[in-house]
Amino acid sequence: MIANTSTPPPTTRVDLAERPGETRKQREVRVREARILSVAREQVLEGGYLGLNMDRIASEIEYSKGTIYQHFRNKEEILLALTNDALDTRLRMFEAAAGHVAPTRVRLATVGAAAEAFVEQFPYHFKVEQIVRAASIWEKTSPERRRLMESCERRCMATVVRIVHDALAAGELTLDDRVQPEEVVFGLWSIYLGAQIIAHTSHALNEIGIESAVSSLRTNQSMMLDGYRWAPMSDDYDYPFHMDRVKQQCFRHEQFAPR
Amino acid sequence: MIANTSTPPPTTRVDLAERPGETRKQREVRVREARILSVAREQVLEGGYLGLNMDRIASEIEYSKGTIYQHFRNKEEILLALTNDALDTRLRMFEAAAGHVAPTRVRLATVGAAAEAFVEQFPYHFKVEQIVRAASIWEKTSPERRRLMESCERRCMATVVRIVHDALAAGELTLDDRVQPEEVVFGLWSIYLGAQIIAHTSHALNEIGIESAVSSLRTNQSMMLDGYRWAPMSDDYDYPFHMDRVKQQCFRHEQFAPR
DNA sequence: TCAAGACATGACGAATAGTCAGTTAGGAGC
DNA sequence: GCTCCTAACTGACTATTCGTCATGTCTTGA
Repeated sequence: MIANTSTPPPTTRVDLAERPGETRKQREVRVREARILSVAREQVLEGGYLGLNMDRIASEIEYSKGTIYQHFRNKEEILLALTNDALDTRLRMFEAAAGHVAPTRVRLATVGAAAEAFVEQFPYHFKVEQIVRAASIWEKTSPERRRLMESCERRCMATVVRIVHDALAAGELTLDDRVQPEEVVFGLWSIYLGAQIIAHTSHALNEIGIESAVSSLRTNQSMMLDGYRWAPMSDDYDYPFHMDRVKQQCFRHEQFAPR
Repeated sequence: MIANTSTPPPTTRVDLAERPGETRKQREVRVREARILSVAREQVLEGGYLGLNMDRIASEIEYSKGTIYQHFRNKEEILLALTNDALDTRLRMFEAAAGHVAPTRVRLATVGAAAEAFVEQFPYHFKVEQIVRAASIWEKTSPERRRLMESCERRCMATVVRIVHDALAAGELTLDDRVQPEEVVFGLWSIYLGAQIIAHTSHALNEIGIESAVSSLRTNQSMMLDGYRWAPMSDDYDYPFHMDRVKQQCFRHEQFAPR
């Protein structure tokens, strides 16, 4: 961030439209930051962490390297900014999904559809998130950005936890005393994350015997919720059909794209 | 690999014990390779991909850098060798687990215990695997090592697929026509991988509301298998107790350590 | 003992992250 | 329209580190 232009906290959601009461300078800064991230995202998508090259970013946005370092303290900050964009995008998709009026398990399936749509529409987001999780880049980044990321993660979790609570209240789900609502969400999170990572990183998935990772994921997730006896059970409701429809109707457009 | 000493294919399982019919030279090479990997593993554990430093490896094993490059074509090959060790270790643990004589779902729980023991005993293995999955290092590595890795993954999968087939044969599990045995394994793999990644990379897990990731993972995995109606159901068998016992009795010692 | 090949060495080239002294541009004051 | 001033921009430079290769050293067999 430029030090003396009193920018808002480092969210990287940058709106390119004019903003009232903003100097030309401030707008330039905002737009340039967006361009840096846009170029960076492409590079990461192509070549991962090593593909992200400060000199190349500089030449592509036609500013000098020093200018980039006025926006981001180092390479890792750029990665974390990209990750924050990703998490923010997903959070908005989840919140839109969770707001649908339907039985709790159907709402949950809608969130599942959002999760599917997220990786399909924004594969670079997913990839960046993986890189940040694996590489030891946390130490080099600013606490503000880290906190932003954690808060995003917590809110994402909370969105789903709320559905579990609603299900308990509605009597559509009953939990053993020893099992917390958060643990159910942990299970869903695990299975989605794991399946998507395998699908993206395991070479020759169909050699292993998996034709469609998405459909397998749906089956397994359904089996888990059936195990919890969350009504309506998968025999009584066509969740795959619902998910396909929701994905087409609500998550089709790029309305959730970060910029 | 040293080019002209006709070493076996590049498995990195190096046994330090004397081998019959081996020249002193060959043994030196073998031992040195093991030391390189051992030092490398520590560095990766400390600082991830960026923590792995060829010069530092050289100084620590007290050989020159050029010598390291006679063993491994580049940095990525070292990482992949470490990953192969990891996968190999896990495979041996899985095969030991799957061989136990018990009802199929209990055998599966034993494999689950092996998976838990693996990450607990060899956290560096797990970390290295994550790094290799996330970073784009595949292009730089030799096809032999990649094939070795894929074969390890396939055999790991096959070990569990076999249990599903046995369950079907024994009538302890019935699958819908549209669901393949491999898909069940994909579900288990997903949930374990996802949960372990979250547990290792999500800062402040208990802030999110998860006290014990292991116990939550067990619950969710059990719910999934209950959803499949794989007998004996979790109400009729104390799987957590079994897993704890197996972990203590069979996977306690470092008998599966790679070297 | 010596020749020849195998192996080890570390200085070097190349790539790239991050810095900073110097330059530029644009707004304020007159 | 001129001058001054400062924020912002620039790119040459340093530091780090991967990977190479010409050179040196050791081993082996005759």
